[in-house]
Amino acid sequence: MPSPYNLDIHNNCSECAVRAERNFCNMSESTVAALESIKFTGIYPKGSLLFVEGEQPRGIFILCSGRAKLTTSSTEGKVLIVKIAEPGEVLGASATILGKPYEVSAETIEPAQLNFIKREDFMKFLNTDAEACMHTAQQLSEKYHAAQREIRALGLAQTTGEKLAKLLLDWCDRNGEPIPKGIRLKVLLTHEEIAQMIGTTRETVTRLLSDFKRRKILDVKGSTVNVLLRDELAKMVSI
Amino acid sequence: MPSPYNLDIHNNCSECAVRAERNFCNMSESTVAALESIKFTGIYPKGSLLFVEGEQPRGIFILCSGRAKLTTSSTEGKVLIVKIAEPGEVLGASATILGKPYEVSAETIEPAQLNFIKREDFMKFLNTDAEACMHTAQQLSEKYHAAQREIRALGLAQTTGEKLAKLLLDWCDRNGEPIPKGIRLKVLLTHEEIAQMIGTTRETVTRLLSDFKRRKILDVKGSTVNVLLRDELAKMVSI
DNA sequence: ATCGAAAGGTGATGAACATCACAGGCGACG
DNA sequence: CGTCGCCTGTGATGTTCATCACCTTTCGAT
Repeated sequence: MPSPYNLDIHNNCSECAVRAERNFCNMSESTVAALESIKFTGIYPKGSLLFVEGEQPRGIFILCSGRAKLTTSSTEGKVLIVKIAEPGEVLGASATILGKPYEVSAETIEPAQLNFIKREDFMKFLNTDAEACMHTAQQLSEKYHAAQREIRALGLAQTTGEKLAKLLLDWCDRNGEPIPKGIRLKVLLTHEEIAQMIGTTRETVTRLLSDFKRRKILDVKGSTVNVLLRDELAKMVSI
Repeated sequence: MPSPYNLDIHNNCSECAVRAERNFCNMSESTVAALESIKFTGIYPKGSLLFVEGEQPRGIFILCSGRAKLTTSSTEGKVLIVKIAEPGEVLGASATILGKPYEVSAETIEPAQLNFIKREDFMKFLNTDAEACMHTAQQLSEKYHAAQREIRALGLAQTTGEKLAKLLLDWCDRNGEPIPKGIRLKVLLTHEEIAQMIGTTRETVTRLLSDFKRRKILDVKGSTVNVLLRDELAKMVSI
């Protein structure tokens, strides 16, 4: 039976094929069993809002497959994409642990499978299972690390060009697939969204990308970006 | 016997007078005893480097008294002050847990008392004591929250004036003491350091502060800043 | 195949801010 | 009490980027 949205569904955590590669889920059998007993698995279409900045924490989401964007926005309506969350990440854990409002909004940008755990169940889980607590601490540490990188990029970059170059380099390292002429990237974001990731405007992103193309650093075909001169990008970043 | 630097020294965690108000340290007797057996207490003068960005994690520091600035810097030498850590905070935990290099540098800006715990001991402590692990997860959640706020401030502020206004408002909420005419702040940072906190230059901070003074929003005498029109500041921030 | 909405591209313009340069103030300390 | 070093204040200048305006292209739905 084909699953909705062409997703690989992992209904059953204990038999989940990819569990071993997932930092958080890679736990002992008994702990996974405990997790399994409190989770609610759901399949979400692209564009689903998991939670909204400022909302009281209902619980956490474990991103099994698909990706989600974490955003924050100003009262003026300006939006900043804080992070693109990848499979294996836990969303909403810090707010849930502190009992303070979610500090970002989370929205799927692809069809996604998520396991939801209610706040009360999650807290009980953490308090009774040392391994779960330890894995959560690791997960939080990684989140903090990523946030720190974001702060560096936003606060230390001298120009917008540098920020964009840095973003492209990050994508090369994370999702790039090597091709003869350089590195191939699948960019599923619009210029608008890229602008929201580096805190600038759509027009500026368009202009910078045109500039990079003109300088033969990039080569863009639809949503495929070939990074031809990675070194040129690296030369532009001082962070 | 007067202690060095006029610090209140808390050599003994179990008898520490302020423990109850400290999120991390506020643990059961037995857990505190375990912590006590692995900690090394030290008194540090102003300007001590606790750890440096990029260094392999040696362990964590618990800030008992005094404050420390957490900084990150670009290869160009530009410095960003990520956070001013207050007493009760744990420094270096995420790097220590992940075994990845410290992501920021930490330097005391006042004489400070710190408890150091070696990485190995800390990890053993977390793995064997559920309460310690839980408190660490809380601490990490708070750090992540603070980082998220920083990201918002850096990424969403429209102007530098807005960032400075936001910083002043934060200080009002955190350290402000009400006086008849408004709120009194003790600012122990130079314009240069304030600039490093909001990602701008020293001159711009000087000019903005002059502007605020001209508009009767502030009133500065040495390191004392009186916020006379808090509302005016609030009007300037959209984040 | 067509239509409408969303995304991409580009010019003109002005505001905000970095940068450079230098002057004045203020405290630390011999 | 002078002087040295750090901090603050301020002008002139140029760059970067946001903003607005408008057009073209692409894509998805029907």
